[in-house]
Amino acid sequence: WYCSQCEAFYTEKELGPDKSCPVHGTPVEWKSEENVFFRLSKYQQPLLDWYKDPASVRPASRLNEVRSFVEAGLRDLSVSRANLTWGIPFPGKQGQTVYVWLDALTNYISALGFGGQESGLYGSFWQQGDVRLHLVGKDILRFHAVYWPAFLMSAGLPLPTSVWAHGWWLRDGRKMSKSAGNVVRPDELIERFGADSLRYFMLREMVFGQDASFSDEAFIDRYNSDLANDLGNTVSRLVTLSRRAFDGKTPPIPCGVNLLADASGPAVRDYHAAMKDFAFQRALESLWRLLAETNQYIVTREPWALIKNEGDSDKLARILWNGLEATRIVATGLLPFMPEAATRVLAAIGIQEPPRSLDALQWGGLPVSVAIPEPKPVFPRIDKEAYLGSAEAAPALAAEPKPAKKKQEKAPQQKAPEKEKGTGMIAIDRFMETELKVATVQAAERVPKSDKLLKLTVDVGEEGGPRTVVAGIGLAYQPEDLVGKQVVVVANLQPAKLMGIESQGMVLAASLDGKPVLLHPAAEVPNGTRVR
RNA sequence: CGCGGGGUGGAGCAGUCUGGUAGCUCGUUGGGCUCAUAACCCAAAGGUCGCAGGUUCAAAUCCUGUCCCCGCAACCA
Repeated sequence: WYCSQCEAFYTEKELGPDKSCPVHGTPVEWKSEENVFFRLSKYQQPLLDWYKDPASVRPASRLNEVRSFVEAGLRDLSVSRANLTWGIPFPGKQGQTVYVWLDALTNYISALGFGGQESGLYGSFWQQGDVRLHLVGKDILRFHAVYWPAFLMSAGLPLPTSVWAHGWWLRDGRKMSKSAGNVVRPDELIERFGADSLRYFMLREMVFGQDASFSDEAFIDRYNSDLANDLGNTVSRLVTLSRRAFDGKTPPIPCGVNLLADASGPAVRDYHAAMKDFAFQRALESLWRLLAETNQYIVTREPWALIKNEGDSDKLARILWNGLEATRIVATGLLPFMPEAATRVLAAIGIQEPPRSLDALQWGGLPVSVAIPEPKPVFPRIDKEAYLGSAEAAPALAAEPKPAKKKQEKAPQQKAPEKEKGTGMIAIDRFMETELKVATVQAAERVPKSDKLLKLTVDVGEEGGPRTVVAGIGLAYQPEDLVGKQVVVVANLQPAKLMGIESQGMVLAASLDGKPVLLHPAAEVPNGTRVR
């Protein structure tokens, strides 16, 4: 069955009532067209064999999902459309156009020059590459973990070494959507706090592979405690001490054997292991452990007391060098996460050129007696109260109705409809465009398989007879309680299909935290009475 | 039987695949320090790991059942 508006085919099961399009509600037509099919069914077993490699699809929960999809049986896949005017013509098939996923996925290798002029890229990155990794959102996993490997098998080409599906960012625990008005605008956060701050938050807060939740409060807390307090402040105190004791330079004596050097070994090991496992959260944790040990080290050694008592002694030099060196290792490990901020940290401790390789995580890289600039906060603290308190100051954060910092009680997603610019007022004639009328409910029933939709038959006093109105009030009202009641309906609303039923109007109700409370006239009036 | 995610100290979350002293961040309380961005350090309080059975020497983890929450399908017209 084909809907010309969707330009898509549907199976019998997907159709709405009376053979209508599930999207548009319009009649569909039976159309048969010749398409090219990919014999996906043939690759069921080979795919299942591939999934025996735990690295094939990750994380494991996604592998299970994909496996059970394949085990349920694979149907051959239509990979062309007839009579499409745009797209890539199917080679050798007159009138057929390649359908999206086949050519889209193939981009992974055709972009490397596969099948074209020898550029060498395909050979080195795919054919002989050690790693052929796809990082994809969980919503397009099936295409990458089922269809794409099957295509490759069919072509006799190497499969991906791994397909990694990551999760979604939720907003305050809910899915972001424009209509709910809870979208986070990254550009404004970036402008205010820098891209690196946001990068850090996202990689630190999310368990890679699972969904995670963004909230303003969490972002600010992370920023202040991790970036400002731990990282920025540690750099700041060490640089100040070193400048004071050694004439504006890094300490003159390096040190190979000490507490911090011992601590850096395991931290770097954990870091590497976590990175290999795409556990970015844990990689950052291990760096922060080293940072915490650095602060402990500073406190126990009391370098500020040494400055007072002994001046620039060797002991002092080693202590400060160690602290700075540990910081250097942390900053180096941060380069993949926060390229810009990590570079600034390195510059602050006397390293102008950030290293190109993680070999620099080895203990001992800090140069001695090089000039270091006066410290400026790399991450200035955010005044949380002020930031959350003023909606103006927080344009990036689709603000809660109240500047409530506590538990935002789940405000229903009702946002004020478009206001006129400025005052938010509309002229009377604008209101009069809406035809509100009193009507009596003659019949009411639940819409099958729907939680909250009720199908109402209402008499609006019209000659054409009663209308059908679908209302989303099924959670608050029982159908039998509505029959005989008078309600207010919007009579000149464009009809719409809901669950396959045409709704010819809208019943007015107050919306209290998402719960509807119907409006009734205070006294019985004739059906069709205008409300104004 | 539509599909999926989740329920772990006050808050937010790891840990569950591969069973073995329940961990992290924030917050709270008390103390310390003064180099540093009201920061940093030490200590403490706080958990029957949703519930009920089962397997096991041993269960947050494995099995069975059950309750609750949240997305999507598929909907406030």
